[in-house]
Amino acid sequence: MSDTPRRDIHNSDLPIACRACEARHKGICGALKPDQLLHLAKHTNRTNHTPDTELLASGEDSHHYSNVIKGVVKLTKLMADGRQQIVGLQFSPDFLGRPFRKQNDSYAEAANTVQLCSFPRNVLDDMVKQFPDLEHRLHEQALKQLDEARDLMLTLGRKTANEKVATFLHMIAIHNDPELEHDSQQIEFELPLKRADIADFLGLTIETVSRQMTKLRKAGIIDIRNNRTILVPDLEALEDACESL
Amino acid sequence: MSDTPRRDIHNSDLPIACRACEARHKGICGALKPDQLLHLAKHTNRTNHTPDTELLASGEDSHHYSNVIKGVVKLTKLMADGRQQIVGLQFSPDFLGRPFRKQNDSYAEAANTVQLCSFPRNVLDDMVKQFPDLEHRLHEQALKQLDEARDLMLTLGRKTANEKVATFLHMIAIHNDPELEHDSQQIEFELPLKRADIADFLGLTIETVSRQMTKLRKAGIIDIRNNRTILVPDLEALEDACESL
DNA sequence: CGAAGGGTTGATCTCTGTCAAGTCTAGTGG
DNA sequence: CCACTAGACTTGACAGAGATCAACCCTTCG
Repeated sequence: MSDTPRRDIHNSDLPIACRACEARHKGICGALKPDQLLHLAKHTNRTNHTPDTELLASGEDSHHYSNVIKGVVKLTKLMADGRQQIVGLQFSPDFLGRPFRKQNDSYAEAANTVQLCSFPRNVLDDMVKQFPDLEHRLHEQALKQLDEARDLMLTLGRKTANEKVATFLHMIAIHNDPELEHDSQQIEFELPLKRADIADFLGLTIETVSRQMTKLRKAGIIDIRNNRTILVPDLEALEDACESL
Repeated sequence: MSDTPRRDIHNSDLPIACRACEARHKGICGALKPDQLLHLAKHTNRTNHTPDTELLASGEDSHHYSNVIKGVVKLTKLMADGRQQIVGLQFSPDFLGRPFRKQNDSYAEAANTVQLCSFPRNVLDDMVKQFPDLEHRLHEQALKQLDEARDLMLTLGRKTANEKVATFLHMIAIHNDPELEHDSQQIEFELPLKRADIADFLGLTIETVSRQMTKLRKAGIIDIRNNRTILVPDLEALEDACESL
C-alpha cells in the first residue's frame, strides 16, 4: 500500500464512505470516474441531523451542496405570517442544493433523522464545468423534481382532503418499496413525516389530516399500526382512493 | 449571392427566422454558434396556433420540441373525472418539451394565440450530446421552471382565493414588463388567460376568480378596463394583496 | 336577430378550518 | 415504581371560505 495515487484504480481504491453509498450509483456521483470521485471525496464530510434541524437556510448564501444519504429532507416555503408549505421531499440518493445560484428560495429541514454527505459549492461547481456527465445528472435530478412538483400541484389544487392524504400515503408506500409487485399484496411502511408535516405538505391542517386518516382506516383502506406505521392491505384500493370523486 | 455555405459566417448569415428571435439570445439557442444554429434551423419550422389548441399530447410519444416565440402556453394535468390543474405557464423564449423522455405527463395547450418554432427530438438530442452548453441552457430552464412551480405550490396550498388572484395578476404584470420601475407607477396589461384558465391555474372555480377580481376592483387595487385588460394603479398595493392575511 | 361563449352576481350548501377538549405515549424526576 | 409533563395525535362542535347551482349580462359572429 502506497499513498501515492495509482494509475489503475480499483473499486477498493474508492473512498471508503463511497463504496456502499447509494449516491455513488443512482445519485449524481454515478457520473464520476474513480479519480474524480476521489477528488470530490477529499472535500466531503458526513453529518447527522435530528428531526426539524435546519439544513439549508433560505435567503442567505449557502456554501455547500449535499447528497441525502439517509432519512427524508423537507423543502419548505414560508410566508410572513407563519403559513408554510412543503414544496418538495428529498429521499435517499437525492441531491440537495440549488445549482448556479447562491441563494435558495426555500429552506431545507430534516423530516426525520437525516444523514448528509456535503461538499463545498465551488468544488462541485468547478467539476460541473469540466464534466458534462455531471451536469447531465444534475439536470436529470432537476427534471425529476419538476415532475414531482407538478404532480403535487395537481394534488394541491384539485384534490379533496381525503384524496390528498391517500395520495401522500401512496407516494410514501411506493417510495419505500419501488420493486413491489402490484398483485394486491399488502405492504407496511414507516411515515417519515409527522402529522404537522403531512399537513404542510398537502396544504391542510393537522386536524383534517388526522380525520382523513381515520376515515381511510374505517374504510379498511389502511391500518394504522401506530402513529408512524401504516399497513396497506390492498394497494389498488389505496390507488383508487387517490382519485375517487 | 451563392447558396453554398461559406466558412466565415456573419450575423447576416443566420437563418432569417433566427435573426430577430428572442430564443436566439435568452432562450436555448443562445448556446449555439452560428453554424450549429444553421444546422438546427434546417429542421425547424414555425407554426401558429389558436387559443386552446393542443400543442403537446400527454401520454403519447412526442416527436418534437419547441421554442415559444409568441403567446402563452399552458401546461395542464387532468384527472379521469375532468378536474384539471395548470401546472405551468410558458412565455416567450421558453423551451417546450420534456428532454430525455419521450412521454409527457402533462399536456400543452395554447392559452392565447401562440407561435412556436419546432424541431425534431432526435436533432436536438444529438446536439445536446455534442454541446454541453446546450444542456446547460436546458438545465437552467428546468431549474427556472422548478422555482416557478414551487412558488405556485405555496400559492395553491396556503393562500386564500383573494391572495391567489392577486398573486396571479402580479405575476402577469411583472412578466409583461420586468423592467418596470418600482416607484408605484401604474401599469396596464393584457391577460393571456381567460377566467376558466385562471381558475385552473389557481385551483379555484370560475365564479370565485370572478368574485375576487371584482373584490380587488372595489378595493381600488385593480381597474378592469375590459375582461382581458387590467390596470394596476399601484403595484405595491397589489403586492401587499398577495400576502395579506 | 338569435345563438354561443365569456363573464358576473346571487342564494345556498358543504368541506375544511378553527377552537377546544381529551387520549396516548415517551420521557423525567422524585 | 409512580406521578407529572410535554409532545404528538384524535375527536367534537361550530363557523366560514369557497363550491355549486342558477340566473343574468355583454359581446361577437353567423
